[in-house]
Amino acid sequence: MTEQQAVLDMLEILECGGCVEPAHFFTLMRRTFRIAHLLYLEAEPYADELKICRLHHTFGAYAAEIYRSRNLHRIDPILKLALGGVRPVEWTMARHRFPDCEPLFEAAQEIGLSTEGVALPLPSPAGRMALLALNVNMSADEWTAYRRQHLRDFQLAANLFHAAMLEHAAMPGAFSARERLTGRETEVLTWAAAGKSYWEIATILGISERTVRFFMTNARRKLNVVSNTQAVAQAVRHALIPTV
Amino acid sequence: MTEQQAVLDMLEILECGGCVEPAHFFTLMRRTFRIAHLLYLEAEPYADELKICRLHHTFGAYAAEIYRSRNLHRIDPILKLALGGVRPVEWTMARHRFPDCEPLFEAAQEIGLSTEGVALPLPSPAGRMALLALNVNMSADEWTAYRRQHLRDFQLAANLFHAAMLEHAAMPGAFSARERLTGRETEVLTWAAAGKSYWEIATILGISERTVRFFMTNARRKLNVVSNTQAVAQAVRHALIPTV
DNA sequence: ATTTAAACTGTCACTACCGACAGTTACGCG
DNA sequence: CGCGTAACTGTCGGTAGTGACAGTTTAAAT
Repeated sequence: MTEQQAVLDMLEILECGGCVEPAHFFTLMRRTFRIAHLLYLEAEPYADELKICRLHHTFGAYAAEIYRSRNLHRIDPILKLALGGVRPVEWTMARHRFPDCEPLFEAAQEIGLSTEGVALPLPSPAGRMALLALNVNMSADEWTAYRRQHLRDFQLAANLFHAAMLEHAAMPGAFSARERLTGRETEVLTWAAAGKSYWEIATILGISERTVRFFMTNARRKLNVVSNTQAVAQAVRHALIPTV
Repeated sequence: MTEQQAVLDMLEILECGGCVEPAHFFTLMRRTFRIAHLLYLEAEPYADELKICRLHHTFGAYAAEIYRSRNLHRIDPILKLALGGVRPVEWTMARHRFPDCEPLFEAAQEIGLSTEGVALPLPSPAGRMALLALNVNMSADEWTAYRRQHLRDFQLAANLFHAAMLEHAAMPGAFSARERLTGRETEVLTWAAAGKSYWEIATILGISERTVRFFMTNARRKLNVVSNTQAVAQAVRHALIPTV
């Protein structure tokens, strides 16, 4: 059971947060499993459109260009199913359920990619969605057996990597590099997000109302916003204040 | 590897959607793994409170009563960590990081429950959070080894069961069932989150300032909040308004 | 020992927000 | 047609938030 051991070791590395670079994670996954390609996508559903927040993959620039130029995202059933649900999405299953998506799989074969794989939906706090898609280079029967054995590993690995991505980039460049909020500023914002007035926050924190205003003003300045409402919106979006 | 086989079989059952009853799932889990008790909780972060949407567990009525009557939810670090993050939460880890939570673990020992276990956060679409907590009856060392081997199984099982729960019930008391925001209410909230005043929003939308207030008041009522700031915080958390 | 940052406070004047009063208009559905 | 729902508007009075004025204190880092 050397393979089993390798898998468990890898999962342990991930759980200890030892892997935040997508490239590193992809390498680790390809070394541990018989995976041909990986893709990690984080997006926000906006109306019926998708706003892509993060995208990392190993398919290469050529494949990406094909995908983009032919507007394959419009017909990609894997995107639709994985970002809209919470269950693993089997590529061939998606293919059969959506006859319109053939151009996608034709394009894959055209550039020599396998059409076997699975996509794992990864819901995030704050309504964002992500997915990790795994592409394998094996026969259908082989894949069925391999998948049965390793889906649990894929799922845990995907969850842990996703967690690392969320924690890591909770404060994307702009905020971490720019002025960070102090403890009090965060506290005051948190209570404001809970609907408390200055007077209430002052009472809760045991300080004067003026001081609450002081922290709030500093927070507004640091976040570069004009109102408490906007500040809280920003803070929630960037996970600067706790959800619960 | 009979145990391995049993695990894989169970996961397959779950993936085929063959288990939507919590009681059934719990039985299946306890038969397959060396798990003493399970708890599944689905909640919405609501202001500074938690609104519990669904709760199923095997701890029994007595334990539940103890938990409720002593207000242990206020100090439960597992709730806090699992509903606020995306990583598995080890019970002993949580215990060490939050010294205030001793009464919780004392109560557990008092009624003969083990204090070893793990809680798996399960984010759902639409900003809701859930968790599956697993309680085991083994020594710390035993648990460490067992956990290492089976965390991946727990995670996949939790995800699949959670998926079944989401697909199955029509969310009693959730946002979808509760009053939904209308188009204008969403628009007004969106602009408020962008820091616009009533007057500005009125100008942007080409309506009167009073009407903006009208929509905002309706939104506050529907979201059950007391200020625009809190409304925007909720809306962002629940992905009711688009991210800028 | 000086600098830096965080935490803290007071007052004035203005603007924005918010609840409660009481409506009108337009559209779809049974 | 009546019913429900979404969109829309006016006015009053009180409370909450915001900017600009001008500070003190404490603790850690250089």
